[in-house]
Amino acid sequence: MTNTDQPTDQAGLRPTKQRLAVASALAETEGFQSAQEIHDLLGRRGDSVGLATVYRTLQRLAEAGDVDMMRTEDGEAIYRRCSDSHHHHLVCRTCGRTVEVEGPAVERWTSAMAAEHGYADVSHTLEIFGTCRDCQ
Amino acid sequence: MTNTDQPTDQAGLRPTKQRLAVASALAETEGFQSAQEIHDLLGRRGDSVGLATVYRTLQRLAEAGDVDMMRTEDGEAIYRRCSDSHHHHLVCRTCGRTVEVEGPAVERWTSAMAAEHGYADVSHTLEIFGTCRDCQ
DNA sequence: CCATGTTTGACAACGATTCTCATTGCGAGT
DNA sequence: ACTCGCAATGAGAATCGTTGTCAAACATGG
Repeated sequence: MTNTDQPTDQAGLRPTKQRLAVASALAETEGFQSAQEIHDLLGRRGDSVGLATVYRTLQRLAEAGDVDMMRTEDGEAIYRRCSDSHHHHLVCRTCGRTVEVEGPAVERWTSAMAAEHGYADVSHTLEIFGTCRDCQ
Repeated sequence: MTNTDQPTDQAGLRPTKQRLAVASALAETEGFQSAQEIHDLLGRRGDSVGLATVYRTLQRLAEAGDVDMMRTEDGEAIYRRCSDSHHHHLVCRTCGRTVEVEGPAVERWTSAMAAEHGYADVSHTLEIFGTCRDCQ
């Protein structure tokens, strides 16, 4: 348990060909992609990487905070390169339209609440559901 | 579209024994439960209902807006009856210990945020994860 | 160049959810 | 009350994303 020396890109992992391939797939895409999509993309491109390896790598990167992971409506995990600020989703119950919102107040409140009860290493999820203008 | 005769509980569906059982399981529980938990609960209680039926019923209720559905961190779908009391959960990642917390500030913030984007009929879910004092 | 602990990949195992389809039962019409 | 049609059910198979297994391929420090 000696590390946290390797800072950015490769959360202290060996820079293997496969990991670099996954990283580059993430780097060259804007939005969220599923593990399988990344696996397919790499295969198509020639840098074939085992599916299990893609999953493992994405997990590591997510743990290390190098990528954001969220879930589609049907439970599939999707990833995108991080660095983006933490935000929440405002989702329309009817058409699914989503707006990303941020709120320092909420971040502060959750931390305070956790601290008050002695919880450390806090994270949270917040989803807001409503009916958007067009669906009312 | 003639209805609202069958008011609340049963979104216009036939009030079968099974659907009533699922509805009651939701009614008597505060928080979120997975389909399987509901299935188990009903089984234990004697009102055995097929697992597929539990899934189907929950889907219908969710579509009808009678229950809220969200996803756990590992992608499992969990449900709770709609318009639940306004409290949130502070969950220990390690031992699972849960504290219920309330926050008018958050309620206000989510409403404001929704209003700002033109969303009506707002609800939200907030879960805080951390490591509790005993598990640190 | 060698030893050693990592990482990989093919495939099996898993768990949640959905599908299939024969059977059941609600409820409208007579 | 009796019957008929169609929605609803349940048991198990089928899907699908994801994780586990384990021997073989590797990277890195000595």
